[in-house]
Amino acid sequence: MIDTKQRILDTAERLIADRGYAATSLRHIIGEAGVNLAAVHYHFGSKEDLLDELILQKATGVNTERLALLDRFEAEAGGGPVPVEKVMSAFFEPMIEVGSRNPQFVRLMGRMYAEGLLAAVVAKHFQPTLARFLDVLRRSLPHLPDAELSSRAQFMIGAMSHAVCGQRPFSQLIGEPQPADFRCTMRRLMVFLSGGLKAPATPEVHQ
Amino acid sequence: MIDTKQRILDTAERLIADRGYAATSLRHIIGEAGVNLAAVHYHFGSKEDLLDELILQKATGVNTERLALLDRFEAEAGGGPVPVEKVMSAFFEPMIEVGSRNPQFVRLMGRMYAEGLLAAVVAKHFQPTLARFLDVLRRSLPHLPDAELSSRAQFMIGAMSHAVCGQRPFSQLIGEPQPADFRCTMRRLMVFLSGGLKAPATPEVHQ
DNA sequence: GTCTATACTGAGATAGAC
DNA sequence: GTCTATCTCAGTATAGAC
Repeated sequence: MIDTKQRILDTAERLIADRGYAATSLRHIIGEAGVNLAAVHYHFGSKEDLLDELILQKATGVNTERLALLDRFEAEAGGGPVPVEKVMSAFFEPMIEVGSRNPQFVRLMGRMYAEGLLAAVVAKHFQPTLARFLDVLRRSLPHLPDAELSSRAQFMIGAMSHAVCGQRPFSQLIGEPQPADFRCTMRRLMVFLSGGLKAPATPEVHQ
Repeated sequence: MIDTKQRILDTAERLIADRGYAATSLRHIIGEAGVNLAAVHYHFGSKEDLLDELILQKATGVNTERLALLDRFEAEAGGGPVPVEKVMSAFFEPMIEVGSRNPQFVRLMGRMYAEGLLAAVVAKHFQPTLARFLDVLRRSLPHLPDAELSSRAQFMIGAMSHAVCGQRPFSQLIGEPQPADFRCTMRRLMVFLSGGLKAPATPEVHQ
């Protein structure tokens, strides 16, 4: 065998992107990859760790690009706040770029979100990136209390997760005329999130 | 046994709200409920159908209340467009009300979203409600093309899903000082979504 | 119509031989 | 590094008692 580990990774990526994580059994993966079941546990430890390595390989490049763009926009702002639209751009454009070149990446990410695998596997790969973006956003939106900014970051992540998700459960319900392409959806998302982030702070109510 | 079916439902609700759907085995449920394994399949057919009935019981009341509120706001508008904030209010206030009285309902819904069980089980219970809200929103936001409104509805659902999710994977990453209470989070969500929905239409780019 | 006992299939994980 | 054999536990299906 040339490279058992990489063959497992490649096959897993394809099958999980197509069918989802839960629906893709290790026995299915090893069958198509032509390797032994125990080899998966030898190289990765568990099915979840296999997914973890897959995400790591795919997400690292995007996050590096995001941080580089954010650095550039911050330098351009010369110490002042970075406009919200620029922050959104730094976050989403690298994703659009990769997604347009490699649709499988988008489908895989969508699967992760759709199956709720963020908490255990995905979150840690995005932690440093998100923390950095939050720091920049805090200065772009000085009218927002910290707690409200945190909430809005959650909303942002949720909207993105759902938008990236390939199999959108409400698509036909909402009457989407045709499956909009990824780039178009992401641009709409950036506009939507910019509008939401710039909304006035929620008034405190005591009732 | 007094009522086997309801005991199964009650125990399942509690366990799934606490541990999640995938992590709650039927054998765990029947152990705590004191019933036989096959009784579950007799009454519900499958584990997924059990979940389906659970969601149905919980969601019907909320959706009825939502539609009633929307009807009232539409009547108040007297044929004109209903303000976006009113539409958000009709959608979220019934949820806030139920969630404040019965926190377990919120945790269960959060689990559904977190585990990506919308597509198969949850979506159909919300379909008529969502379609109705979309129709009203379309007239509240006449500057938006239909395709863009559909996208924004997706973003809205995604943001809500993630916000309702009890175990928020990015909470500590983002540095949320303390677990904000449900009512407060939902009010922030309404403000955020109103801002996003009212954003200008995304300019068409051809590149 | 309700429920019990039991068996079946497929999943992920593991120990140990080579 | 790799593979065979096996373990445990999951959801499911069925036969039959009451």
